[in-house]
Amino acid sequence: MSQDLPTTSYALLGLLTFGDDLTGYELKQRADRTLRFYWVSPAMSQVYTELARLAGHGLVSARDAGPNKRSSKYRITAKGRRELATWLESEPVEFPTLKHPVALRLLIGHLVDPATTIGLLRDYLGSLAARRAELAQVRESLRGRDDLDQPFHHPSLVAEWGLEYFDSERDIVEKLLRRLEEQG
Amino acid sequence: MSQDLPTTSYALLGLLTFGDDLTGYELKQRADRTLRFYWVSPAMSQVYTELARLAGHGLVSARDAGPNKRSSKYRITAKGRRELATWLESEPVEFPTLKHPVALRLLIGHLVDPATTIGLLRDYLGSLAARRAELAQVRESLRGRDDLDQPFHHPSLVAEWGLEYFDSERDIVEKLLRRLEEQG
DNA sequence: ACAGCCATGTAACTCGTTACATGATTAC
DNA sequence: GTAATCATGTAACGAGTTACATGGCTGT
Repeated sequence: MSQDLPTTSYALLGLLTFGDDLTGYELKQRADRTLRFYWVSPAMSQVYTELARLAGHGLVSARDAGPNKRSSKYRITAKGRRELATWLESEPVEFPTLKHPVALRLLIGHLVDPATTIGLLRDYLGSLAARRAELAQVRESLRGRDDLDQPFHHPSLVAEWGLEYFDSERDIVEKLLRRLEEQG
Repeated sequence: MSQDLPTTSYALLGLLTFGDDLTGYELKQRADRTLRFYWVSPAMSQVYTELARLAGHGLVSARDAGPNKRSSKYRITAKGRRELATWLESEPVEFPTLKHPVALRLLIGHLVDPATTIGLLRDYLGSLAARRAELAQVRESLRGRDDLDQPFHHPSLVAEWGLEYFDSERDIVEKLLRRLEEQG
C-alpha cells in the first residue's frame, strides 16, 4: 500500500494536516514560510505537479470553490493521513543533507588572500542574521496556537530547533572569524 | 571568461588543488572523505561526467599513466586555478541549504503517538554520533599537514566547523528529547 | 581460479528548476 | 484603467541518480 513518493511530496502532504484546506497557491505560501528552513521551497509549478500526483494516488481530494473552476481547495484524505503516518514510522530515516557553499569556499581558501575569506564569512554572518530574523517571525506567529494539544505545537518545536541552529552557526562562524583575523 | 559551472563542478575542481593528481576513482574517494559532510558525494558516474566537462573547458588536463590508456590522472590547469579563484570571490554566495528529514517528520508529529517521535529522535542521535566519529577521524588524518602554510590548513578548519556543528546539533536534539519525554 | 577492488563509461530515468502562457480578482 | 496579486498550468532543460556493461589488477 505504501506508495514511496519523493520526500517533497510527503512534505507538501504534511502541510495539509493542520486542519485547513488550501489552494496550490496557498500551499506554496505555507511552504515558503515553514518548509523552506529545513527542506526546500518547491517552485510553484512543482507544487501543482505534486498535488496532481497526490490526487492521482487518492491522498488528497480537490474541491472546486470558485465560479470558474478556479481556486479549488485541496484536502488530505483519510488514506493520505494513513500514508503519512506510515511514512513517519518507516525506518530508516535518511541523514540530513547540508549544502554549504560557504564551507565549500573556505575549503579552498588557500587560493585567495585571507581578506577575501574573511569578507566571505562576514557576509555570511549578515545573511545568517537576516534568515534567523525571518524564522523568529514565523515562530512568533505561531504563539497562542502552539500548546500541547494544538495543531501548531510540533511546527513550533521545529522552528525553535531552527533558531537554536542559527544561533550555534553564528557562534561557530564568529569564533572562526576571530581566528582568521588574528592570523591574517 | 567566467564559465558558470554547476557548484559540484567547482567543488570537484577544488579537490584537485591540494598538490596531487588524481584519477576519477581517487577523486571520488576524496569527495567521500571531505565533500560529503558539507556538500554532496557525487555518484561515480557523475565524477567522470564532470571531469569530462572540466577538461572540455580546459580547467583540468588528463595525463595517461597506465599501459592500456587507463588510470589517467587529472591535474588542475592554471586556467582552472584562475577560474576557481574568480568563483570564490564572486558575489553573492548562496545561503546553505539544509534537507532535514528528521525535522520534517517532527513537524507532523501530531499524526503519531509521542513514543514514535521520541524513537525517531533517539535514532537520529545515534546516527549523528556515528557521523561525527567519521568526521573526527578525517580531521585527525590531517594532523601534521594543517599548519598555516600547508595545503590542508583550510580543510582542517572546515572539518572543525563540522565537528562543532555536530556537537551543537546533538545538544539541541538532546534538549528537545528531554522536553518530549517529560510531556509524554 | 576466484574474490574483491580498481577503473571507466553509457543509458534511462527522476526531481526540480526556469521560462513561458494565460487569465481572474482586488486595490488604488 | 492599470498595477499588483491571485491562480494554474505546460515545455524545455539541467543536475544528479541508479542500473548496466566492461574489463584490468591484486591477493590468496
